[in-house]
Formats: sequence, structure tokens, C-alpha cells
Amino acid sequence: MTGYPHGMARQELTERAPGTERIQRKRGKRVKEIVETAAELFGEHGYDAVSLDDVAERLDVTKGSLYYYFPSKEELATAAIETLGDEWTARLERLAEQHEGGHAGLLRTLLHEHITIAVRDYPAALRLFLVPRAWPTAQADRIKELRGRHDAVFRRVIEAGVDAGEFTVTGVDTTLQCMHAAMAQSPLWCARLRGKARGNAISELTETLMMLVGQPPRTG
Amino acid sequence: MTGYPHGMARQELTERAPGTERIQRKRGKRVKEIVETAAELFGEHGYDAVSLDDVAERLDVTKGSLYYYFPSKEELATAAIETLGDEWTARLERLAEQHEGGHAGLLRTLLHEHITIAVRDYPAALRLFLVPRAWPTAQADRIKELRGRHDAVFRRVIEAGVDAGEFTVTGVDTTLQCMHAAMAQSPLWCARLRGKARGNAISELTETLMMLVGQPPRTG
DNA sequence: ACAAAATTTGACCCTGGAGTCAATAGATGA
DNA sequence: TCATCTATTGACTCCAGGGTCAAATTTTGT
Repeated sequence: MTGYPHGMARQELTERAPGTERIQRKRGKRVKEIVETAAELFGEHGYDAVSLDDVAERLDVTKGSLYYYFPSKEELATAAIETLGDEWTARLERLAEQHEGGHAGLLRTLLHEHITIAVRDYPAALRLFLVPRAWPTAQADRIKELRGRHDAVFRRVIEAGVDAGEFTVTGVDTTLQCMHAAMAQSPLWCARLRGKARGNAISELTETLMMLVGQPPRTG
Repeated sequence: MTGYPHGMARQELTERAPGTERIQRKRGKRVKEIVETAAELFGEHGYDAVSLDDVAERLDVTKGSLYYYFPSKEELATAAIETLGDEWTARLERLAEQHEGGHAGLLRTLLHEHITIAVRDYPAALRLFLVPRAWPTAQADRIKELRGRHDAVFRRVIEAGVDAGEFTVTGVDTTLQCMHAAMAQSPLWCARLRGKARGNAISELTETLMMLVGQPPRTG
């Protein structure tokens, strides 16, 4: 009757950490496994179409076990979006910091990286993150915040490029929305492709999106 | 114990039409009402999130009544997509035929019209039609066919424009996909806007998408 | 080796929603 | 007005799937 149901219990967790560090790490690892599997499935088939039994089955456990870590299906989905969304937002932010060179170069890098992550690592999860209303409405706020951070990375480059006279856009927001919409779908288009064909598709999409800021496509 | 359950019974319907013409028209009208209401709801909340009770309620009838016209929820959803998809595909095809002038002009018209229909008339249904996997998988084929026709309208203009040296694209398919992705989301972005603001948003989106074929945005 | 803590199980409850159907109400035409 | 066809109802079945929980199993620290 002990155990720490529903994993987090966030406040207490920081005050007097239950279990040893080793156990905590182990737990964290398990949570991550669950979250990634869930994201995979939710993104692929949609929130409603995936049952917790499905998630459990893919993990070779039972539904009940999931409830040891998450209090509800909604929380699980939200955790999935938050965790993964945070991960690659951070990655893009890092790229943006490190980069030196023109704005076009940076934007191209960001787009390419973003699409690559989406297609290669999280073919499904990205859609969850980017497509409004794909997740349970109750959680919309927590996700919106994250989405804002994500947007900001792209917004900064675009605005900088426009100010520098390098880019031409009709409206920054609209441009952003178009980019997101396209990237959110990209996993579907590239799902079947492998190896070189996939790489080409990603590059082609990147170049196409660069045109949204008035950058003529590169030859090659 | 008679009646013509599940409406169509397609073969027989053409051979020996049941009921008088007047009754048939009336029936068709009812079917259309149902289909439009269903499309509205499905598109807005997603297939799974909408129950037939929801659809019935909005129509001020009972679920059982829907089953008099459609054999299943899936069939209803498919009918919704087919009917509406066919309608506006036809409208775009007509526009393309009538048009005289440059390719850029035609593409701009098509985009603008398409987004306008989406936002004004069927804020929701369009997403059903354009976003892969938003509908029950069993029906995917029937919808894909329709989607093909729809794509063709845009593909023709783009290819013509490229051949004429008016447009620059990295790849026609990729360009098409980006356009569709953006248009599919447009109702979400413009949902809250009304009147002039909405018109502006639509125009801005149109101009932004024109950039995908290398057309600099118009001022104004 | 053993007790306490951490994890997993599987059987169980309960609700929402798809689909059915006999009975009823409403149209229509003779 | 009556008989027949059309349309609608509402009560019903059935089940997938979210969520619960006591008991069993595994892991951990001593």
C-alpha cells in the first residue's frame, strides 16, 4: 500500500525525495519509455483512437501499470507532448545560439533540423505538438505555452532577416503558421521513404519553405 | 415495415425509383442537411470526438433517425467528405476553366477562393478532407480518389506556370503539399475573425502561399 | 536472508456511444 | 376518409475502453 502512485507528486518529490537516487533514475527512465511509446501511438493514430491497452501492450505491460505513473490518459498525453516538445524546442534554441552567419543560413538549418527530427525520431509526436485541437482540450493551456517558446525560435530569425532586408514576407505570423502547418504534415509525406530518398524529400521541403521568406531555391 | 432504410440503395434507386419525384427531392434535401451538419461537427472536433447523438441533437432529431439515412457512422462521415469535397472541387474546376489571363492570376484566384470557402462556408469540413488520417481508415480509398481530383486543379496551374517560366518551384508535389497543409489549417487561424479582419487574413495567407511559387507579395 | 519499498498484475466496475427495432406519428394519394 | 408509404422515435442491447484496487511479484537496502 506504499509506493508513490502517479509518479510525480511534484512538491513532495523535491522536498524529501522518496527512494534513493538510483531508484529515482530508474523511475525516470521508465516514465520516459512510457511517454515515448505513448507519443508514438497518439501521434500516429490520434488521441481518441489509441487506448491505454494499446500503449500498455506495446510496452509489454498492463494498463494498470500505466496508472502507477500517470493519473489519467489525458495526463499521459500531455506529458508526452510536454516532454518531447521541450526536448526539441531546446535543441532548436541551442542551434540558434551557436549559429554564426546570415539569417537565411540559420533559418535553413532550423527548418532542416526540425523536419529531420520530426521525420526520423518522432514521426508521430510532432503532429500532436503542432496541430491545434489534436490533444484533449483540457490540457490546451500547458501546450500553448510550450508552443509559444517553439514559435519564438523561428519568429526571431524571421524578424531579424526581415529587418536586415534579407527576407521578404507579407506577415510574420502568417509565414510562421504556414511553416508549422507544413512541418506538422511532413512525417506523413515522408513516412514511407528511407535513406537517400528521405534525405532528398527533407531537403526539398526545406527549400520550398525557404521560399516563404523570399529565398530562391538552391540548386543542388 | 417498408421505407427505404439507408437511403441510397444505389442500384435500385436508378432502376425503379421509389416514391415520387417530389418525395425524392425532399429526401435528398434531408440527406444534405444531415451531411452538412455532420461535416461541421466532425471537422470541428474530429471524427472520434463526435457522437451520433451530438449530430442528431444539432438537427433536433434522434440518433435512430440518422440510421434511416445512413447505415453507419463511417458511412455518414464518408458521405460528408465526398459530398462537400465534390462540391468545392467542382467549383474550383469551374473557376479554372473560365479564367483567362496569366497563371499567377489564376493560382491566386484559386487559393483565395479555396481559403474563403474553407473559412466562411465550411470552417471545419475542409480539414476532414485535406488532413490525412483524420477520417476512419476504412474509407481512405474513396477519399483519396476525390483528393486526387482536387490536387489536379492546382497541379495543372502550377505546372503550366512553371513551363511558362512564370513560376519557380523546387518540386511541384512538395509545393502542393505545403499549400494544402496551410489551407487545411486556415479555418483554425481565421475562426475568430470577422468582416474586414477576416478578409485581410485570407488575403495575407493567399499572398504568402503565392511566394511558394516564387511570386513576390503584392503590396496592398 | 529478510523485511520493507517499488512495481506489476488481472480481475473488476462503470459509462458513453454505436447500432437495432418494434411501435408511432406524419405525408401522400385515391 | 382511409390505406399505404415515409419518417421519426425512444427504449433497448452490447461492448470497448477509462479507471480502480487488493493481492502477487520483484527490487532494494541491511
